Amino acid sequence: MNIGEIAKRAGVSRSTVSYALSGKRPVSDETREKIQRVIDDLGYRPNASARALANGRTSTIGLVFPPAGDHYTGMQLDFIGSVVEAAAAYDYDVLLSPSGVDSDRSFQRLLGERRVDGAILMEIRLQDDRVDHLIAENFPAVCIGRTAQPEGDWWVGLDHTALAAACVHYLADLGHRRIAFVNRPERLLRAGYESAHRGLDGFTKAAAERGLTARTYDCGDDAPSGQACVERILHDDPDTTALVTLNEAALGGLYRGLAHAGRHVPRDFSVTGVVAARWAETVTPQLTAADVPAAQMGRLAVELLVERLDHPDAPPRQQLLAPPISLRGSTGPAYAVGPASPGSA
Amino acid sequence: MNIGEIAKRAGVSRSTVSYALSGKRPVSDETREKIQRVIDDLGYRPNASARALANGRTSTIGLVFPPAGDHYTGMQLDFIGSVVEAAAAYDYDVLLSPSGVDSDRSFQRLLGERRVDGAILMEIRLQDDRVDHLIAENFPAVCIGRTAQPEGDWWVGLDHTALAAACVHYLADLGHRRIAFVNRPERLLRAGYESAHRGLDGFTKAAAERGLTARTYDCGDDAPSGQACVERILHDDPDTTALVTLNEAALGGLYRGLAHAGRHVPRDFSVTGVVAARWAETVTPQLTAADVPAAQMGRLAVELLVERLDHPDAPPRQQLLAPPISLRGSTGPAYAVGPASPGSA
DNA sequence: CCCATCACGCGAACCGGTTCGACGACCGGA
DNA sequence: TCCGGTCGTCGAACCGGTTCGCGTGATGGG
Repeated sequence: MNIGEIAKRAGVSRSTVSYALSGKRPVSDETREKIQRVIDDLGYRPNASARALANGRTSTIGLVFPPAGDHYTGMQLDFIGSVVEAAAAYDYDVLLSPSGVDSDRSFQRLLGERRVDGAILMEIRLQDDRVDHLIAENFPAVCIGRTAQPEGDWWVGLDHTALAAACVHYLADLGHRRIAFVNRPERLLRAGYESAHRGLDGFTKAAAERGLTARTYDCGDDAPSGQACVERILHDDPDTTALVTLNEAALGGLYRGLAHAGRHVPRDFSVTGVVAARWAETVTPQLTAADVPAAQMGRLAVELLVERLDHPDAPPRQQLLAPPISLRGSTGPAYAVGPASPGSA
Repeated sequence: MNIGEIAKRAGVSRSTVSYALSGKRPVSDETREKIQRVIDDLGYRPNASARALANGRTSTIGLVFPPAGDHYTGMQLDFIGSVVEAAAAYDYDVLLSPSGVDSDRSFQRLLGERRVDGAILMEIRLQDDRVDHLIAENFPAVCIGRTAQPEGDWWVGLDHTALAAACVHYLADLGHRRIAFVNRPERLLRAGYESAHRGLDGFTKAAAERGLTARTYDCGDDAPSGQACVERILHDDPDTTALVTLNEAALGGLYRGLAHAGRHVPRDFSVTGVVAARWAETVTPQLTAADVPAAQMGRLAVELLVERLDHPDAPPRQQLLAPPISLRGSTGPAYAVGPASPGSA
């Protein structure tokens, strides 16, 4: 069922069939209809590999996701879903590539073997050899997140620094003086994950600026780790009255840890952070948080990539998002707790 | 940077390079090393489209996911992740296809245009035209889930009937007499989703068998819907003492609804169901549930598909899983509550 | 009436691999 | 010395599209 077969049955040449389909050259109404009838009869569809070979475009974009491998967070699901849908709207397929265990290998598959026209990278690190590599090759790619030197690159990112700082200021305004930061796992921090680093920076600086007592913690991407993390926090400083987190997978565990410690949210303890709305709403009380607009970011990334593919020489474009904090029920004014606090301020 | 270039620089013919790479015909050590050196120098990788065109295999499998479009649940993420990783182990890439808005179109893209060698389907319906279509075409596919007549097909599935029944029996053994079932959204039920239907069946039959008073509810795939659903349940029958759910996205909302109604889990009210462990652990108290082994199912689906691809005439294989109920903290013995109960039994 | 123009369609080359048949060199045995 | 068989390599055809240059018949203006 190839184009030659169609041509034969329609009594025309292969090239005429091709032109009738692509419209790149005029074809008389009569022949076009004749061809179309044959195509409809046989249910013909042009072979994607042959087309890709001939015109050098695969109509596929690669989605390179976490070197994390073991654990996926809900945010990533939203990214994937929105990227796939946005890509479909532009007639692109999405090829998933785990840069997991053997990141080079799958990278070579995507780029070296020309399986994709362009790529979207998730889970960016401040120093990211994947990004360096792509820039060096001038390969059309868009990052979800940005490296330490993001100037000349294409990306859509979240201003984690500002968002974490906003959370701190919000808590400080409520009167909290002793707060904690619950970050992603140490492994990711060591690897240089940008959200973990920029969030930590924003938190630390804002806390210093407001003269708060602040501690920072790493926490595994799961509920039990979150619970354990709260135990550490309250052990290290029982007077802590609030926490900020980027770790949505640990959120349920954080709440459980607080409940077990007898801290009522938000009466005794406030929780906030940077989390996708869907997940902020699963906990009780619902989390006051800067909502990660994951779906929007995925869509934007595709739009940028399509622009880059259509205009290979276009100047780099970026989108830095900083969603506002959505007020829900997990934060409240700080009250003096325990014997140590009255003396402060 | 194509095979001809390599051949020229190594001073051999294109076919010799091809054989040196594939090993399908003997090549002298000397020539092979010479070729390999050139390849390493230039960083050559064979073009995937050309190769696919020539040998008819794309080394790509399609992952067809939900017509749900708007909402993704955590389970799906686990499926996707495990499928991608398992596929990578067999040297397959994964092409994501949203059978969302326009299921036919993307289906045609995958199969008609020969973008993939085989496919894995998620979110199966009891009557599923996608599956019928694939079977009719004898296209190599494996379903995660099964249709109403699954005999001759390839699939890995979860025994939702048995699992939902096991939850009912477990609750009945604890003394619960009035229970509710929280299903997926009505839209999915109407569409014929197998998990929703088989789960509902198992629940209903087991409840009848045990002589329980049982009500069933549809519930949106999000926390607010879960909360509203609990309100409906307690409004319809305030003496309800337990619920069974398949709806992991609503889980957090179910807990919130119970908390707002003043029901303490598990003292006043037991909750159980069929939910992936990761999500069962995010709520407090952690959910006693049959853990959906999503990662295992994804892996199995890939293994079955690879077998089917390697042996086109192999007889269909299936895997029906029925994980045991993991005891956590969300269930307990039933006590007489409210004025209406004492008369029962 | 003749030639320039145009619309339409054809054939061939090409994209970059794989694979098959053939061929020359070299070997050992008769 | 000649012959048969292996081993290693080559050239050509093929996979199924796209695209370029050209030919042809119809059309119309001078």
